[in-house]
Amino acid sequence: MGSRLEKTSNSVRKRIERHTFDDEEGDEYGGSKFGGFSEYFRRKKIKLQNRDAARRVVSDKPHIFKGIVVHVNGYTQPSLNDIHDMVVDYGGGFLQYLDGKTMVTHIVASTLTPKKKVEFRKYRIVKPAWIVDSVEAGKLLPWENYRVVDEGVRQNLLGFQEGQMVSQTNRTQTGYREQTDTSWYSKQIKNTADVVGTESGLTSDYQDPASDIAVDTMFKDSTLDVENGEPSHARKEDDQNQVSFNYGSFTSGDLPSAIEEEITKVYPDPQASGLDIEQREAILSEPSDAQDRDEQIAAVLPPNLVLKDDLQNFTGRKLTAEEHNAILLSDPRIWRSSTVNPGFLKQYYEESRLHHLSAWKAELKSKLQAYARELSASQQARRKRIPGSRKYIFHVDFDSFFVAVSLLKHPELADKPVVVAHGDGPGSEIASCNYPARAFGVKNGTWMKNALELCPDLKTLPYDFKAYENASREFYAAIMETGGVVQSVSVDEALIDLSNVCTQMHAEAGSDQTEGSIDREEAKAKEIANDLRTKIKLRTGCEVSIGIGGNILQAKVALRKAKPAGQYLMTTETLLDTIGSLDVQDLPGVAYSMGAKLEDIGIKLVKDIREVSKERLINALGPKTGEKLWEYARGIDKTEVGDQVVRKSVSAEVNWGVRFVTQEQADEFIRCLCEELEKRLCNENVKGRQLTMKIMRKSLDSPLDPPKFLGHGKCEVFNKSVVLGVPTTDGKILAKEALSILRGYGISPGELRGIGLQMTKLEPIKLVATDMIKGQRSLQFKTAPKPDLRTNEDPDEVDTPKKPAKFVKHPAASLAVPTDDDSKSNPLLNTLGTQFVLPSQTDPAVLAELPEEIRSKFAGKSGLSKESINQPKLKFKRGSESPALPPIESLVPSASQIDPEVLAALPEDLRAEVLGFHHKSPQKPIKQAILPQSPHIDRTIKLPNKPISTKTKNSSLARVRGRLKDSKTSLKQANFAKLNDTRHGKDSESAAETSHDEGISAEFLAALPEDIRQEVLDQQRRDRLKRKGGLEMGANKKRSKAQATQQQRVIELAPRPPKPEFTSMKLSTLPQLREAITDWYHAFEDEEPNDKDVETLCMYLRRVVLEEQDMSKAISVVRWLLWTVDQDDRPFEVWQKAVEMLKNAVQTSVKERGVGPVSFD
DNA sequence: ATCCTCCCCTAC
DNA sequence: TAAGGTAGGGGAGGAT
Ligand SMILES: Nc1ccn([C@H]2C[C@H](O)[C@@H](COP(=O)(O)OP(=O)(O)OP(=O)(O)O)O2)c(=O)n1
Ligand SMILES: [Mg+2]
Repeated sequence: MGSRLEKTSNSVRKRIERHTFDDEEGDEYGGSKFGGFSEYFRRKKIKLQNRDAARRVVSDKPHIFKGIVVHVNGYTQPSLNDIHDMVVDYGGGFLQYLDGKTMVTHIVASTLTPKKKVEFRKYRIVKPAWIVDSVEAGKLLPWENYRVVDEGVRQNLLGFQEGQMVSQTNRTQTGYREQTDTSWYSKQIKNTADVVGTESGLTSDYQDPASDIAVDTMFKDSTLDVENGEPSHARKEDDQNQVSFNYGSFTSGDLPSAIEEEITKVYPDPQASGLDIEQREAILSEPSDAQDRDEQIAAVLPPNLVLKDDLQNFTGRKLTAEEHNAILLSDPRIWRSSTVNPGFLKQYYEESRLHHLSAWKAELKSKLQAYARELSASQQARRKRIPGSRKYIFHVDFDSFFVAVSLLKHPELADKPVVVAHGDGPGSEIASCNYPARAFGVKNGTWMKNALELCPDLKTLPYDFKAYENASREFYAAIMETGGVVQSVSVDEALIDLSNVCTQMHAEAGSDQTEGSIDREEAKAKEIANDLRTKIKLRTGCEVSIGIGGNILQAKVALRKAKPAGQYLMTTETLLDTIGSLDVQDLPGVAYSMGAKLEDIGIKLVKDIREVSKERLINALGPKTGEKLWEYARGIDKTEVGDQVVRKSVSAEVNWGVRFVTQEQADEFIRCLCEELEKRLCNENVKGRQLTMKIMRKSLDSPLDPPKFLGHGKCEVFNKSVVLGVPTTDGKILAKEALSILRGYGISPGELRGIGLQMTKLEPIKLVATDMIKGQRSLQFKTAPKPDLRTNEDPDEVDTPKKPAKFVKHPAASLAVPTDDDSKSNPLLNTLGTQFVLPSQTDPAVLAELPEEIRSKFAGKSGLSKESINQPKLKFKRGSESPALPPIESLVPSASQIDPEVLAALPEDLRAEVLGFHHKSPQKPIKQAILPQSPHIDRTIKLPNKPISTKTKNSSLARVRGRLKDSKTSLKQANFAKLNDTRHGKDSESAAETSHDEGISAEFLAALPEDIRQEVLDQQRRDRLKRKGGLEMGANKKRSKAQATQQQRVIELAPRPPKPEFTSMKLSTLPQLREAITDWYHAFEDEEPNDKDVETLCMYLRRVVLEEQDMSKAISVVRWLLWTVDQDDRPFEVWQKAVEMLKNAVQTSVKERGVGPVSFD
């Protein structure tokens, strides 16, 4: 460290941090929720610092970074781009994403957060100054001097993180999920409680958990202990949390079995831990009967153990997530609000504003599109515009919609700061705030706590969804009456293309397109707008504003100026100035993340975009985005109002109120969600062929009670998709798949925080002829029949698959758990119980023999010779066979050692392939294509649904290599087409003809200032050339020199020698297995196996356990692994930990089958 | 090149 | 207390 630059950056960073927490980053919406806290950081830093310091050297540099591959994490002092340039210029490699495979030699990060610590623990994490200083020194400086140690979050971690394994957290660059709560809500905490904030980096002098625990404490205080009148409980628990943090998610796995047994006593039977449906309903229907209810609820908790500390004292440890939830849910009000309530979904969706918004939007879209379709069917081609004529697009939008409507019933508050929210509690989200409230800085989406700080006098009104619907109905009715082409944007917002109406009067007036005609058109437009506003105001009592422009973008920008309660017509004269002085984030599609990227390249205002070449934009943002922004900056937007689009997905998700005690509760909830999804599919008249499940699991370092009441808090998100053999709507089938997926992750039910299900690859359902009615002129909030049913002949019998057979055919079936109740196991053991997802019926006698058997086997070949250690690494052939890939979420030290995201990404096909199933025929009856699945077993025996390509089994290495090769995908300069091309060779008039429906109109071009116009024309010419040239020249030739160099370098970068792939090993016998692992393991030489490697091993082990059902082999492997740890003098911490976890997992799995604990000693 | 999958991001 | 949903655009990387 110590470079000037770095010092600067430090101080800058600190300033930023201080700044951050003191004031801005005002609301959840922009600041954390969607943008992500790190984005915020990044842009702040970048702003203040000089890219200049990291000025890029262009000429031929020494390859000082040869062999180095860096990944930049979070927002860094020299920006990501600059670091990238430097590294690449000086011969290093750059990896855009970290995917758990180790290609990266170093991670560059300025700031660290707790979260990713685990994830990056085995990387070398260095400060950006390492790069900068090395470049300045002209040689590679020792990275050790640049460890991210003295700043950022956890120094003390380094104490036990020696060698090359520096374990830290960085800010990830993306994803609100991670950042949302961490960043965001620690800030909240700091403000409300006398607790030190987390992310400021100031944090605890201890380690991550400490600060999180502080957070935990606070919320416990508010949600539990305060109510209990036992504030001390939380403290105790927190302390314990702190102590035990490092064991993260393996909790019970780490427990001595004695304790586990104790726990088992506490929860003798998971069934007993939850109320059955009837009980719940009883509670629901008779909330007043406290006596009954309490009795029933008592069933949730062990007798005499109602308080948290009781349970803690009893068990002598911190509570599990399940226990925590059990206590939480023992409050009937909370129980009712959470997902364990059978009536949850209905209630939730009734109250969720975001759900309403989405539902309304979909409905409106559907109706309007149906209407448009009908219209164009009857009177064809009426939408043709006169070539070269001006366009008039209206963007109409209610002012503070929810508040405005809700205020109708509280007119006395109209000029006070008012918001609409569910309540006044700190975590209540403000759906809408009126303009007086905005004056205080309140925004839509702000949490109440923050809003109240900004404006203590804030008045809160309740939602009135029905009224919003009615207002919207009137709104759209009025809009339809304008006679324009209408496109719904949302319930309170629509686009109208009134070009025809506005220009039509030319004919009548008998004039052509002269100066005067423009005035008349604009006058007409203003008049229409005025009428429309008046009409809507009359009909709804609420104000709308209208922006008018020559395209959608302009209309939107105009709308900004129009608000509130006004209208604004954007003229070509004012356009560029107006739009140019906007912040980039005011452009549609640009929010926090894009804004940060733009700031990276020095762009803050829209006009700044004009200073940057399109190539640079495309380079930084991607082809589409780059081009779009380039155009936006010049007022160009080719999108047309009223384009027809086909729905591509149907989904349902819930990320609030998700709290489970038992697996069965979670399963039941998922079944409900599947039912809901089925309804939605049917409403849309579609079937889906692919199901994607989204699972949010509490982050390991996040408190059991997040800041928001029943919110999801900071989470890990897993997505997994399954392609079904046959499209379906059947909720039962979906449930089966979903449960299967969930089970595969082995997530402890108490840690679930969100569940989502999405169907894609939609196909229309054959419609009965009578269903094809539509086209009411007035838009009712009532579902319209489905659009196009383009064929789908089909034997429809596959449609609704019969109930699955009760039996399973796969060999493994005999091992399956007989019932469909997979909550038989103790909930507290669930984490582990699902790890290996073993049938519980395995012959105990056999298992009992295991230890000995192992011993003998193991004894036979015990140990490794040094020779074998030094053996040349095996090259495992890729593509021969893939291992089973059951998610091993809980098997592994979870996030701490294995990147769950990677797991989530593993295609299920692989698993099937390994099992030896090969896809037969996709059109197989579903009964065969999708086996009935009992919760525990079926997952591993499911038939593949589609052909499995060998490509799928790409190895981690292949992926990394491919990525390097591919990186910088070229400027696939646009397929946008002919319009620009054609236009140019011709005179503007004919050009306009060809471009009337998509391109930049000649009229518009002509109106641009000369310099801008020239620029547009030049760019079009360049695009054209590029496209043409692309066919003849290599892609590189089209690139700027710097870019070409970059790419070249990246391509040239030689990846480290490949590691053998454990995944492709065949190991039917124990010696083979051991040997394979040996080779694999020792291929690492001085480098510790990384998460991915360990994961691979875990998967293999799982396979042994799950599929081969060979516990003895598994145990043997574990014993051997332990031995390697013992023998190996290399300080492989990750490895050690992983082995430890594996041991626990195997142990649990064995025990789960009724066999006593296994000794590995 | 072009496709597909798996995300992230954005909007309301 | 509180109701943090949902669809589509598009980028990165890999397969074809
Ligand atoms: N984070 C958000 C954003 C919006 N909405 C809802 C409430 C808003 O009233 C409605 C319309 O959103 P707008 O973006 O149009 O915001 P408003 O209409 O409230 O204000 P304005 O349009 O005047 O900016 O959508 C919400 O629930 N949550
Ligand atoms: Mg509005």
